[in-house]
Amino acid sequence: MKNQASVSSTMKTAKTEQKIMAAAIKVFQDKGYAGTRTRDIAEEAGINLALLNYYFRSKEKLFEIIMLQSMGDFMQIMTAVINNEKTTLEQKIGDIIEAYHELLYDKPGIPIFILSELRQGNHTIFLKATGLKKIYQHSVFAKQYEAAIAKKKYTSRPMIWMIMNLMSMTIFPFMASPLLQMIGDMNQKEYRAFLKTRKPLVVKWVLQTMKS
Amino acid sequence: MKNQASVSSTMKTAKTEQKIMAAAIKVFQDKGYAGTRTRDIAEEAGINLALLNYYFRSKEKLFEIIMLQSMGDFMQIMTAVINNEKTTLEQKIGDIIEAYHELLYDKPGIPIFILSELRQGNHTIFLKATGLKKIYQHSVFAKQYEAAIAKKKYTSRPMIWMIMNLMSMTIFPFMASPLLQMIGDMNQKEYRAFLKTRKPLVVKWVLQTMKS
DNA sequence: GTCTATATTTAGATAGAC
DNA sequence: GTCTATCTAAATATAGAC
Repeated sequence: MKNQASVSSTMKTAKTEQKIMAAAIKVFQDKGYAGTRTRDIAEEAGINLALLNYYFRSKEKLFEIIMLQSMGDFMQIMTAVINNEKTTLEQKIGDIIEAYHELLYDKPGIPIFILSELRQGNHTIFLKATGLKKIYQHSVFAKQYEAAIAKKKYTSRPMIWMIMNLMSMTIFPFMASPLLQMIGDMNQKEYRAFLKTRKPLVVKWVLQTMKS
Repeated sequence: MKNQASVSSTMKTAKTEQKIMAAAIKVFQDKGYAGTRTRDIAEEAGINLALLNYYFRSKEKLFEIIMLQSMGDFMQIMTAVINNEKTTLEQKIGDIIEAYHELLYDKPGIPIFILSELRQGNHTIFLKATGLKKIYQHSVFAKQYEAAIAKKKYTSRPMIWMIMNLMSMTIFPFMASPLLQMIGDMNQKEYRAFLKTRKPLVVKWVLQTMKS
């Protein structure tokens, strides 16, 4: 009987905690840290404001958790693909682009969220981001890249050249979607279809930039 | 005597007003609307908080002015180059990339500022951005693009395809500079030199994407 | 764990002296 | 025009009942 109550209580806790976090992700990514009111998160989660502080103690603590998670979502895409022993360099490039499209299709607000908080000098995220360098430089991906360069398959340049082009062409169209929709005179549905059509070409273009 | 006093007073006004605006641009672009405290702007301008309200009446009014100006800086680059009767399509592409580099070298915070405020549903900027579509579609640039397509010089696609690649490869590296600096293991000076070296290649790459 | 009511802190805006 | 001091509104965080 005690166990059952305990379990039930635990489940309820987990569920509420998750509801708050889900709401926090949405609101923080939408409005940024400063623009978010804890009341909005509480309302979005369908709970009371006091309860939010009961679970997470403060806005800042909650934010750190969300920030790390968002950063994780973003980085995990690379790290998962990048060390796959079974794919070629070119396949990996395609896989990364595919994975970013998948993520950003659902959460287009993540890049601006991360980059604007990072620019404002957020500590938490800075530390997390620091790890990126090592992840890249010790990856299967890096080895394959070096090997391809050695074979003169691609122009000899540091890997950042390619990473930059890949990320630019993949991520920017999601970040700037309101602006680009206006310029291109498309509604949201049309725009998304357009990005989907464009996706395989991005892979091709990135490979082209490595050759010239 | 009255005139002299009047002139002196006017000059003083203009100077203070400019100081406040310069400070506002810096702080707003750095921290966004919600993250900015009017006290910070006042301090940055070296004046008192009350004076800010004396000149601009409210935070929101001041913000609108800054927002329109930032947006203007950003759009003007395109609009100036885009209707030049004396340059070819390819030269225009080079000129746009050059002009963005010039702007973003000084004010790398502009794109995130505009895009994050736009995403949050800012009214002022939305209206301003709406004009973009017409600017593009009635430009000399657009006519040259259509002509080149008609001559089968480039793959037949709406102009937004090219605009997107150009903006992505040019603007994103500035937006994501903190992140890309870490990945590429560069300090700020090295990173800037890198972007400068890369600039002519961006022109080439954009033209390539139009051919395949 | 969850709520209502309230205390506390922060930030925008104004009054009034100089 | 410019400042100091203050008012007011908004938002975070907590106390205490259920």
